[in-house]
Amino acid sequence: MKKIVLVDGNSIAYRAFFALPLLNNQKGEYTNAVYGFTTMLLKVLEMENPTHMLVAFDAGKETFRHQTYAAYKGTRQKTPSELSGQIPLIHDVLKAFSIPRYEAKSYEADDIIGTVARRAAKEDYKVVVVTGDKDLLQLVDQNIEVVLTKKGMSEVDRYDEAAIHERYGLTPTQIIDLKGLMGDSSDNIPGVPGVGEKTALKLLAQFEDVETVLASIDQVSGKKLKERLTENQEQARLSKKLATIFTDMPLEETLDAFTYTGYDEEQVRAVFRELSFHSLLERIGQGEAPEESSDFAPLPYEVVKKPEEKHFASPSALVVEMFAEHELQGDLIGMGVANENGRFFFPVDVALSSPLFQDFITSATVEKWLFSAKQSIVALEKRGLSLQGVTFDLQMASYLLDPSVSAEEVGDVAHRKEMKVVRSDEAVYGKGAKRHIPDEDELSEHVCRKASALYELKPLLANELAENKQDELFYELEMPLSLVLAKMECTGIKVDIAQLKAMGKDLSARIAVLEREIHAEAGVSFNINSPKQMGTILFETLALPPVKKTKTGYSTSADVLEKLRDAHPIIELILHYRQLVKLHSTYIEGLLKVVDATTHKVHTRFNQALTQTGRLSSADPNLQNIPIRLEEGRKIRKAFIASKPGWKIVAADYSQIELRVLAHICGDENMKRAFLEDMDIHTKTAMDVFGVSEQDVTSAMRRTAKAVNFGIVYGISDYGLSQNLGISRKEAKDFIDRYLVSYPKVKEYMEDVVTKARKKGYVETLLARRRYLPELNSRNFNQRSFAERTALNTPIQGTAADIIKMSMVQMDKRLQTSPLAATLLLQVHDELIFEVAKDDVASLKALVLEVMEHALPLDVPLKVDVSSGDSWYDAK
DNA sequence: CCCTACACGC
DNA sequence: GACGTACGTGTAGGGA
Repeated sequence: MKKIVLVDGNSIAYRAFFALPLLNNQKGEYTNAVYGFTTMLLKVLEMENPTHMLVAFDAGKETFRHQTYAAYKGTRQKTPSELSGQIPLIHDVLKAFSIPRYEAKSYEADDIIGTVARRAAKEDYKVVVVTGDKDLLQLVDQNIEVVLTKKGMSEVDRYDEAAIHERYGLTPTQIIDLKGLMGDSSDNIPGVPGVGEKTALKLLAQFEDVETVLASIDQVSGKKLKERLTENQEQARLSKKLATIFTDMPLEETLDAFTYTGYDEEQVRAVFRELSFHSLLERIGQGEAPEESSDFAPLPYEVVKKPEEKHFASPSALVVEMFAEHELQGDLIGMGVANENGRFFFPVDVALSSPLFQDFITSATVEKWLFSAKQSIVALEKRGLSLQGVTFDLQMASYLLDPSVSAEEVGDVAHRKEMKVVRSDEAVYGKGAKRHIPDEDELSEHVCRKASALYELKPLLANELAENKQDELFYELEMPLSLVLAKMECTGIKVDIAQLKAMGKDLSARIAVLEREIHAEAGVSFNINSPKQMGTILFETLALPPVKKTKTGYSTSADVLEKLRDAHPIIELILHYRQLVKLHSTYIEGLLKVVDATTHKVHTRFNQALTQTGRLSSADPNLQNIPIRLEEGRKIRKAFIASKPGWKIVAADYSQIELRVLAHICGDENMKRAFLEDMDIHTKTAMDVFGVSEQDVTSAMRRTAKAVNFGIVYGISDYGLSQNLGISRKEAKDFIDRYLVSYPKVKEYMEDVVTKARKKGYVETLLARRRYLPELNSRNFNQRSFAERTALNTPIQGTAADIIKMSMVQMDKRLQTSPLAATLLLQVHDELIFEVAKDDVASLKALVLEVMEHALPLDVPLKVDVSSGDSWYDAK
């Protein structure tokens, strides 16, 4: 049986555009409509398995309908440019799928579809029309079905004659009469004024079609309706005519011209790659994976047995290949170098035993370009080699150019630049249980391809940094910082294992007691760590009132439990249990797992190219979330001690750095004055928001004010604030409004920054760190609101990150040239942790204050609190 | 092996 | 008026 699928191109594109958020591909072109269109296409191909296929588009503006009725589609808004720009991309997709498209001057897509549908039906084809436009339902007959997309694009409704009758009580041809009576505002078809869908359906149920209705006006019930029908007879006839799809347009092609025999996977994959449709690439199957080396042009390289001068030209791209997730644990498995003389692979033993190679690594004057320099520095340091002369880090460059695209390996950057020369690590090494080191041929080629890509990509990204005016950020801040972080990671921080174990023992005992008590209260034994089981116990067995649901069941989160505190004694016990279990599993057991057994140190890894705001992150272990708020947890900090006898821990933290940055950026006089006079900012905010004097600020007011300040800094919404304070959203909004009245320039800044960001596409910090916010133009309220809050928040949080990073670089420099016996150990967003010889504590404190408070001069002073003690806990 | 829920910090 | 609401990392449970 022959089956033809007819797609209403414009309608589907239009629907997709409004159903999906504005996506873009790597080139910054919008692709949401293309994406939606393509997923629809794939679905249709899969479901219908057609022998013939055609996608129809509207051509030009004028159609024969305009000659009948000049105002046809007169009220329709101009197609947004974000959509019209995508139409050619949709054409590209169709071309790749080898699907014919059709457009004809002065006819609409509807007419093309109508004409082809009727002709095919006559020849006994099965016809399926795919559209978002209900008008096309009029085409349905025994051989013709219409598939209508629903709002979200993920679902469709399928109409045959029976389905139309069920939905409207009409035959397909009566759909035209329906339009004639009720009109269609989107096409500016008038219909009969005062007649909507309800009335029109009633009339048609009684009188069949428009002509019969008009001929029987006297039988119509309702005086007003009679009048309207009488007055608008001609308009009803015209409307019906306009709504009638033309099924007899001249068409030279025979149906054979629309034969569809399937698509060429390679072509489709190529266009998907072009459009960055990664999920769709996976969906159509891997086929010949794009990154298989057979796809690439051959790349000459040499496996070096005897290193020579020519292998080490300056500059060189250097790849220190490791087989590990973490730089501190894994084995080196090879070295790759690319430079003007070619590409070279060095087996590890060749490299490490060669004085020439060692000189290359340690020479500060031989320029080296790397991907994630810190990782290589740490790995080589562990083998006693001090990597010097690193002038470019490709990963860092990629991150600064656009922090939202994660580049985990050279191949990711190469791929973005359409440079198809390097395979992904996963393709070479495999993943999970199958991960392995390949034979030397494959390994050496992979490493050389990485080095080669690195060598070629460096100038491209260096250029982009310069164009963005991000050179200084890159060369003066992030590059030097990566060396400081490498040092910090290698140094590590000493942990008192005995102390941790003692705390663990105590916790285990108390957890066991709580566990028994909870089971006793519940009346049954269950796994308290399972939210699912706990939900059943609390809200079914004990029949407590459920407060909130998650998508898998009842929520048992702390804020829910807080609300149930008085309802049952078990709640208190559970909250306490959760607190202790968290401490035990994450902070005692978790930490003990990663402590070096011989040095008793933990070596966190700072990720310098990850967060969207410019902050660092810390992992294995994460030392940026060690408890502090509750005393119970804070005691964990007692286990972090200086690594040498007689040394102390010094902690220096910026006080209110984000709000100070905000005061500087927006220039609000009231806020600036608060900092210039060194007031307690939360009290000051409470005074302003509540309109009271300093002595009348209650602790509740201060708490509220603090939450509002917190909200400003983290860019939370009125809803978020209401959750934080346990108040209504209206009250929260009220607080924010009063806040903005007190600090008018903050309000101005909020509006300004969003407008500017919408225009430029990104926001930036004082040091030109960028974050792109394409969602500012989203029609999805949530996405747009989120982007707006981000636009306001990122320059604040990002600038604060810039400042503390500058402090770190400067502190490192000062410590190198000073006689102080002190080392920088950690950074926790607004805080630096050092260890220092006892006698140097005072001098270090003075130096830290001087450096941190003047790291970047603002219109308000930066304030730093410093303290010291035997442990991190005591430095408070 | 991946997802979800939860909880810790800033 | 609804919409689901900072950024990270780590642990445990639970279903494939």
